[in-house]
Amino acid sequence: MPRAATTTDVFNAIAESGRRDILVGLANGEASVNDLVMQLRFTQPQVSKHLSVLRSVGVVKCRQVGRQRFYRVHAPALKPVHDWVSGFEQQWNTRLDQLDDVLKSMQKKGKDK
Amino acid sequence: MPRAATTTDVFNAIAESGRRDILVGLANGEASVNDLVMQLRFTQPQVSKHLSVLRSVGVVKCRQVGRQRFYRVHAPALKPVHDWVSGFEQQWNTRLDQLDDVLKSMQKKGKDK
DNA sequence: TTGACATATTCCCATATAGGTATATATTGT
DNA sequence: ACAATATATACCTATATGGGAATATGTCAA
Repeated sequence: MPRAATTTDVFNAIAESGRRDILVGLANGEASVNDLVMQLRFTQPQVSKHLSVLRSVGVVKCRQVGRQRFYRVHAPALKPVHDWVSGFEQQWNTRLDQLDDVLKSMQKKGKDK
Repeated sequence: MPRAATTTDVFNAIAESGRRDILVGLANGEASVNDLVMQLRFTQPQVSKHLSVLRSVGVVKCRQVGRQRFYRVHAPALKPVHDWVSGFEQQWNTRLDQLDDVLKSMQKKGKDK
């Protein structure tokens, strides 16, 4: 079996760095396909195809004005990723806290030096 | 060009749902390969191969005891995902706030009914 | 209608899978 | 040394890519 389709879910959709670049490019608001082409130095078909994948998992929405289409991020579609990875957030915070404790104890011991 | 290797970065590594299942299986602490095999109903080579991918991007670490290897999550490796997706968190919170506003205004108008 | 522009789609190809099965490696106990 | 256990790896196959180029679709303007 090959890898799951990029359109399977948002995890697969954002696995490709180019698509993440596009989402970052849209982070500040709407942009047309050509805006992204010029900003990201991808070819136009590349951008269109990436946007198609992102659209199929609902992470971007599109508004048509004349011949242009303005894409924007639909952030709620990214929430599953945030929720999933947040389940592990406590663990790295814990580690940081532990590091913090270590640093504090080192500072205390520093006085003995 | 095919898709980027699953070992390219943590985004690609966690794109596969089976690997996310494994990480969840390790969320509560260490587990041996066989523990995961029994817990997740994957075959042993499947688990080993997934763990190999996860190990190559540093999201799991491994401790050997006799013939067993106990794997654990190394959460800091997931931080890039958390950081990246958190850049969009404000946007869905904003939307939720807007929804909140809408709901409040609806409640006010409800009194007119 | 015709042409120009913006975007989407199609076709081709090389490649990295993920699953299945079999086997290799490593470690322990006898 | 030998068997048993735990895990990793090798091999195979089908398939979903992502890039490039060409083309199709859709829209406006004259």
